[in-house]
Amino acid sequence: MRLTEFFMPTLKENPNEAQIVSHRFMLRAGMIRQSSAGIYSWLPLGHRVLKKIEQIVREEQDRAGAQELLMPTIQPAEIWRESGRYDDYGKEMLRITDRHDRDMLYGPTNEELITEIFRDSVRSYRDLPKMLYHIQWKFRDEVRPRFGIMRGREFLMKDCYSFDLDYDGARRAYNRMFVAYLRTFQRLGLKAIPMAADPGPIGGDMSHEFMILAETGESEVACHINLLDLDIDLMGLDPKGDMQSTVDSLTSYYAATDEKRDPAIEAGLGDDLTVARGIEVGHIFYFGTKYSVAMNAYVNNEKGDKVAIEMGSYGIGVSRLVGGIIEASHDDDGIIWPEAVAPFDAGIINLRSGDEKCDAASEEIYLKLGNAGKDALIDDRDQRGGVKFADMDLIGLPWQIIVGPRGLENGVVELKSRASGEREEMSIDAALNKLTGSVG
RNA sequence: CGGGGAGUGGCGCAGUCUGGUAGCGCAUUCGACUGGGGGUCGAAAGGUCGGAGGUUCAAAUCCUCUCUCCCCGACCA
Repeated sequence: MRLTEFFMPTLKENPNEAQIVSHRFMLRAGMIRQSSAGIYSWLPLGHRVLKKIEQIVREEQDRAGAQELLMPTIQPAEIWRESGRYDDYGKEMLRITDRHDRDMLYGPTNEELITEIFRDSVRSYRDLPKMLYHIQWKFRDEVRPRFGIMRGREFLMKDCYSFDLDYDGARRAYNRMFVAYLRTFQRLGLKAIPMAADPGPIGGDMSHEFMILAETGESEVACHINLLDLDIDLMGLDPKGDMQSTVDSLTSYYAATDEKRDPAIEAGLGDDLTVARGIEVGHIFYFGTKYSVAMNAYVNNEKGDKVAIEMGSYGIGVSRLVGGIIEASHDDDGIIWPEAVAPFDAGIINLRSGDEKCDAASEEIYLKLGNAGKDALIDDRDQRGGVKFADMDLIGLPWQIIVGPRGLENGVVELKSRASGEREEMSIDAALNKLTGSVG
């Protein structure tokens, strides 16, 4: 992509409404624009990141054995009356009336809808287990949206639902998602810590929130320091296994969100305790037969008995992750994208657009990177170096290739790592080689 | 929903107390010079001062109502 053609309206100054880092950088880098409180448009740069995160989440869901479907954003009130949540949900639910005066709503979550779909089609234990997920926009009419995309009213979420015949099956599904989440966050370049969360009315130990630690986190969390550097080989695990030992080893350490913290345990941990602020990026929980009973979702088991389906739900805040990653990875100059989610693999800074040699060298690098399957953004604007450096640092691409007349005289360009700030002079071929793993 | 703050060119702000017909920086357009970390000079374009009503010879400025946004708290993926 050429910057002269790309729609990326960057801002030099901090917009007044943005207080936290991720919000400021997302606005300044031209990733998003606010439409109204808690509702945003995703501009091309932000949209690229969102899609990359979404794709990684999707791949790990598929790998865990879940199947993707897509449910609508608008739901009928009817099914929510059936589950009893229509009145419970309160003002956070955006209620709509259609032209026939039928009560509708913009879905804040999808338990009712998925349960309806499932119960209407499944009668036998032979159809279980199943895991179904979708990645869809949700709406919760928060009283006070804040932190930009991190706590908007409209947000993109992956939610998965598991259907099992019995508790053991539900536990297996839970474990699989538990591990899938760890893998997902690992691939996103994040350290997400699973923490015991409030399981709600069902009780038990099957409710975890996945938190990334950042100063701007919304709540205070605590965990054993070993969890901070735990290195488990998730990639080698059999995705179809029960994973109980992996989950056990991870949950053996103390880790608790705000409402689950235990002062007695924490006192006993002494120096092994870390207290920090956390951003919730995922939440998994088992809720048993809460919805299946309320909404009449039963199957016949092998003996012909009618049993309520055991369910669990598993959410990842996809749009929130964009902000979360920035909170966890930035410096004073801007964003520092992990390679897996960066909107482009590399940025090429042509320090003298219009200069024959600089243009030729920049174009060569751009084309060869493209041929090697690398997505590059080339700054071909007629701007001064300082402007280009600042914008490139702001948008945080992992690598910068700096092409200037001074270097070209000696046959070199500079390769800069955004994360470390290190710059190295080398030939064009060497730079290409380093970025693509083969000689351009 | 309680408490606080703010709406003035695209962005950041001054002007409001003490009414006199709108200004600064950045960005934008054109020209020239410049060229390795947000340049210089010259010219230009762009605002019914959130909206409605009122007071007044005269309102960004005073009064009333209203909308929106931000921050703290309660609440939440």
